[in-house]
Amino acid sequence: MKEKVTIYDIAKALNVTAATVSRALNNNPKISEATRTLVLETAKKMNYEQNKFALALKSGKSHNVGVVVPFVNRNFFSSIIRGIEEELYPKGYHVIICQTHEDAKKEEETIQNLLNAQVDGILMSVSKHTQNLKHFEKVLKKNTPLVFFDRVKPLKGVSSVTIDDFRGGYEATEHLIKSGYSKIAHVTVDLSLSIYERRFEGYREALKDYDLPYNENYVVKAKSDIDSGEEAIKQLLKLKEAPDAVFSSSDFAALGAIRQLQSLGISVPQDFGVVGFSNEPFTQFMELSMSTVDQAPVEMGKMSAKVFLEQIKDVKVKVEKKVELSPELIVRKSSLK
Amino acid sequence: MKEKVTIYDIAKALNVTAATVSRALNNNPKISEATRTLVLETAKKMNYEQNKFALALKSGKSHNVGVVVPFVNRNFFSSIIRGIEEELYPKGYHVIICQTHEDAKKEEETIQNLLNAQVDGILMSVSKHTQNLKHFEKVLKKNTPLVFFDRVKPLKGVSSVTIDDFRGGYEATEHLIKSGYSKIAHVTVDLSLSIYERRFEGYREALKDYDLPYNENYVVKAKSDIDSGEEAIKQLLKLKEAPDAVFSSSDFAALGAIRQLQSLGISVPQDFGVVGFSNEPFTQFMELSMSTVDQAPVEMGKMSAKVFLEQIKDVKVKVEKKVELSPELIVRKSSLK
DNA sequence: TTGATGTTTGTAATCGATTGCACGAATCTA
DNA sequence: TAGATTCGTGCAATCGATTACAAACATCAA
Repeated sequence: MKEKVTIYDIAKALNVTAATVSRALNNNPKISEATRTLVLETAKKMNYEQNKFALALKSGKSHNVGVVVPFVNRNFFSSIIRGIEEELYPKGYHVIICQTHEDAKKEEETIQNLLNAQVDGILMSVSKHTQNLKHFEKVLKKNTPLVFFDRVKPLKGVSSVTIDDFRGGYEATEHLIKSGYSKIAHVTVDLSLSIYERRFEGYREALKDYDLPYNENYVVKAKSDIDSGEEAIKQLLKLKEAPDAVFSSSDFAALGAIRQLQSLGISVPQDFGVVGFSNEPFTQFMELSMSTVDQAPVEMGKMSAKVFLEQIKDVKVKVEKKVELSPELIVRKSSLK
Repeated sequence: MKEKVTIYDIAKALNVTAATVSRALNNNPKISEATRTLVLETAKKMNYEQNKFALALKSGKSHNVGVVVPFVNRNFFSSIIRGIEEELYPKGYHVIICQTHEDAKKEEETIQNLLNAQVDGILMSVSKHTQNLKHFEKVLKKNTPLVFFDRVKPLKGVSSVTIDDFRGGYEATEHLIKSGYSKIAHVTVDLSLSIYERRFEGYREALKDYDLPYNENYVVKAKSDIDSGEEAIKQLLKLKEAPDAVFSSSDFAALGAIRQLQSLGISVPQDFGVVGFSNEPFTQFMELSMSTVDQAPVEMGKMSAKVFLEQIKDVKVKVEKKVELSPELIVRKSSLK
């Protein structure tokens, strides 16, 4: 029925040029008030809608940003996405979602794809297995703003938004100490990711500050899932001097730990304290609610978006901004003797 | 450093026309094999990348689809998004995410916005408060494929992907009956949304099929949260003849119910059976794991994407496809006497 | 040799919006 | 009143890729 209305149609209807219409629509100061209002009125009357493709072609800007995460249906990441969307939508940007499935190759491919789609920026959390950083350099070479959130890689010219994982690890451990536990173990995940390493460092620092010995055997590497947490606890309990508490860098592993402890008749938190990390929704829904560290993911998403918006402002000034948000220790039942 | 390479640059380098280059790149059959390979090689050598904006302007297709949900960080929706992304990404489509916050106005605005952005299709779940359907008609008038998932509105020309909520409600109730409960209540959410109404109908049908009386007082309206579930159970227990089981259309309300029951010393599942709906992740992580109905959200997302792809294929044939997936009853501890 | 057919490439318009430059008219200054 | 400014608008190029149509050339049959 209705064909698309262009500025040429409006121009024809008013006996002016498309240029005039364009200027009127863009509030160009060198247009008379009279024609401006006239154009605006007829534009409304004719149901004019700006063709974004033409604009994009001319300006080179798509008003889209790419967001790359391992999986979108992980609470942490979907909450970050929520924050990004809420911050960027009012500014006229759309958020394009991509998943890497923790696959380095897919990550490279995705980045290339987003560059092809000429997004105005890329916000992302790197995959676990990303080693090669060439694809990021492509992004920088194209002058496309790049912002890492949570999982970062050291790279000049890239801004990042993280939480203070060191402090998170420190506070979790400190809380266990103050709660009366003294032989505190640590379940870590993947030390090649800096977030887990920093949590580990926080753990060690807390031990040191409270004059507790650091015991290498108390540190177990696991995956971020329940089974792996169960295994980790089994291993820890086999030690001659078994620990009486654990700070886990993963909520899922912590859950596995709790389950295993309970099935062995060890009562949590009386005989064994547990603190997780991430504040996954399930941690508060358990009967024995789990203490954990909240990462403020929505806030992190919003902050990432803000950093992107700043970078977009002055393209010449390449600011490399490093924002570090504060984690929040959430004390629940699993660590309260 | 590197300016953008266009087909004109390639053309100049080879002393041919941009038209020839374009045809070669697009595998147009009316080009000689020799020049085709030549063009492809130099294109690679010069690092040519197609400008999607120009293509979009010419073709009117953006290769973007809009996905609109109430919130992205709700497991059900983020899993659907995951499915959509996984299905569409290999086909060269990008997924644009928008949230409505369950706000009808924001939904209208968002739809308009996506149309402006000239997405090739819109996949969505309507907000709770959507009554007016005008904005959807705009979409149809523009011939943009529209696919509803889960929460649908009756609208000619719109495809939909849902699960068989009736069957879900039926099976949940039937399971409670077969487990030995006989006075089964129902906590519903918002009967203006068809999904909840159908679950309610399934509940009634199961009662009828098993010759159990339908008691109006056994049906309580709640919101989809814990507090509301607690309230609902309190109300039910006040009845002269209190129920001994409940099928809740919401996992969250079911959790509230369980908590309230336990705090009153009523043991689940011995004295009271509970079945939820949605298979939220936390339901399996509780010590007293919750029986629930799985909605296969990732599958739903993939199916929605497939329906969209079919619609895109022949634009002339306006197929209105209604796909109904099967829910899966998941029996856990909360309903096993 | 002629004309028909087929293959390959070029020409130029098109998709809409933006913008530097130029031109005419109106206003101001001296 | 002549000349300088200012203001509003039009002209035309531009952003890259696609494609209908035309043109050039080669090939083949009669």
